[in-house]
Amino acid sequence: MATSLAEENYLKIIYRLCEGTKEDISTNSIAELTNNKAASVTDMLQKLAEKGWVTYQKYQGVRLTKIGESIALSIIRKHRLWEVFLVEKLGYNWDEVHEIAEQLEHIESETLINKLDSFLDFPKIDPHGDPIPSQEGEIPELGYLHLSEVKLNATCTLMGVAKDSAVFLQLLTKLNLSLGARLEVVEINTFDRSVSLKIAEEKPIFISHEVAKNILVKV
Amino acid sequence: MATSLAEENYLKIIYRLCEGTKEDISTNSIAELTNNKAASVTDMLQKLAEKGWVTYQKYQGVRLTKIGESIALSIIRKHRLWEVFLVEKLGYNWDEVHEIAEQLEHIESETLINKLDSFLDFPKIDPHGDPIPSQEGEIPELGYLHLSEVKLNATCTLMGVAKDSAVFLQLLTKLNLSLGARLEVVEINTFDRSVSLKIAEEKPIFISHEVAKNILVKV
DNA sequence: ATTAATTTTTAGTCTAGACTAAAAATTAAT
DNA sequence: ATTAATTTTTAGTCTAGACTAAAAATTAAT
Repeated sequence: MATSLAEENYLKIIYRLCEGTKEDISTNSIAELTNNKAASVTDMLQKLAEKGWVTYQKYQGVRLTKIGESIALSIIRKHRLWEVFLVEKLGYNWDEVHEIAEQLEHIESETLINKLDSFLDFPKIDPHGDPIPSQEGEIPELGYLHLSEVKLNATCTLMGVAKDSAVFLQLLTKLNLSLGARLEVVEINTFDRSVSLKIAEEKPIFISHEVAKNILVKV
Repeated sequence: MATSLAEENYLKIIYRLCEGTKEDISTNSIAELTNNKAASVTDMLQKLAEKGWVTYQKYQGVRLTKIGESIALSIIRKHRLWEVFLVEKLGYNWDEVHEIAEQLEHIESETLINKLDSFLDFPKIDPHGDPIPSQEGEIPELGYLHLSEVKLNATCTLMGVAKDSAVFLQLLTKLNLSLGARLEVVEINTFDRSVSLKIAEEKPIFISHEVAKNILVKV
C-alpha cells in the first residue's frame, strides 16, 4: 500500500518514540515532534490504524505494528544512507545533512536505495554513528553508553550522538569531538554533573551533563 | 517565494510547451501533459499568474515570465544532473532514470545541486543528450537536427533524443543506437518516410519515420 | 471518593489541488 | 453572417491533512 509523505513522517516519529520504551506512545508526544496539534495527530492515528500500521486504542496510546515498523525502518534506512552519501561523496559536514536527508528519505524506488547502498560500499553506520537498517529491516543493537553514564577515570571511544541538531553537532566539532575520538573522563562534578574530559591525551575540556548525555560511547 | 510540487510540475511542462513555439500555450495542451482535466489547469494557471510566474489571459493561453522560466530551468537542471548521477555513478541504463529523476528534481537545497554538479565534474549534457542548464539558467542552443531531416547519403552523429520514454529508449538500445554513434542515411522511403541507416559501416537497419523524428543528430 | 487539571477526541472549518457538469467564449463550417 | 463544434472557464464538489473550540475521558490532587 502506498504511503503519503505525511504518513511516512508520522511512522518515522512513532518509531523513534517507541524505541525508548515498552509503553504505548501518547498523542501529545507525537504532536510535539511532528509540530502538529494533538487533534491532527488523533486524525492521522485513526488513518494509520485503519491501514494496519499501528495499533491504536482511543485514549490509550499507539504502537507500530510489524508492518508499520518495517515501513519506518525503510525510511530510516534511506535517510541514513543518503546522509552517508552527502558526507562521503558530496563533502558536507555532519551538521549539514539532516534537513536534506529529510527530503531524500521519501524518494520512492525499489532499486535506487540498494544501488546507492552498493555505491557507498554498504556502510553500517551513518555520519552520526547511527546504525543503518538492512534491506530486511534488521538494525544491529550497538549497545553504546551515554557518556554521562561512564565512570570516573574510565576510557572510552566516541561512537555516535543521540541528537542530530546542527547546533549540537557544531558544538562537538568546535570541541574537537568527532567519531572515533578516544576519551578519558578525568572529573565529574557532583553539583551539575558536568564532565571534564581528555581527548587523546590532550589537555582536558569541560562539557555539560546535557552534552555528555547526548554523546554515545563504547567502553 | 516557495513552490509546491504541483506548481513545479506545471512550470516544467509549460516550459516544455513554450520551447517549441512563439505562440501562447493552450490550456488543453497542458492538461494533456500533466494528466489533469482542463478545468484543473485553468485553476492552476490563475494561481501561477497571481504569483507572477506566467502571463495569462483568459481564453488566450499562457506563457512563462522571466521568473517562471528561471524556476522551470532550475528544475530541469536538477532533473538532468540527477539523471547523470543515476547513470554515471549508480549504473542505471538511460531508459530507467526518468521516473526517479522526476522525484529527485523537487529536492530543495541551495547547496545540494551545486555540490552534485561538482561531484559529477560539471557535465554539459544528460544521458539522453539534453543540455544541462547552468546555475544562472543558461542553456546552450545545440542546434541539432532530427534524423528525419537529414538528407539521403549524408553522415551524422547521434547526439540526443527528443523523447525520454522507456520503450523508445529500449528500442534504440536494441537497435544498437547510442549517443555518439556515426550514422549514414542510405535510403529514405517516400511511401512512409521510413529510413535505412548504416551504423558505423555495419549492415543497414530500418527505422520508422516516428523513430527518426525523435533522434537528434549533428551533421 | 470527589474535584480539578490534563490529555485526548469529536465536530466543524479551511486550503491546495484535483474533479464533473454546465456556461461562456472562441474557432470552424456553412 | 449565422450556426455548429470546440475549447476554456466558472460553479460547485471532493479528499488529505492541517486547524480551533468544545466535549469527553483519564489522571492527579485533595
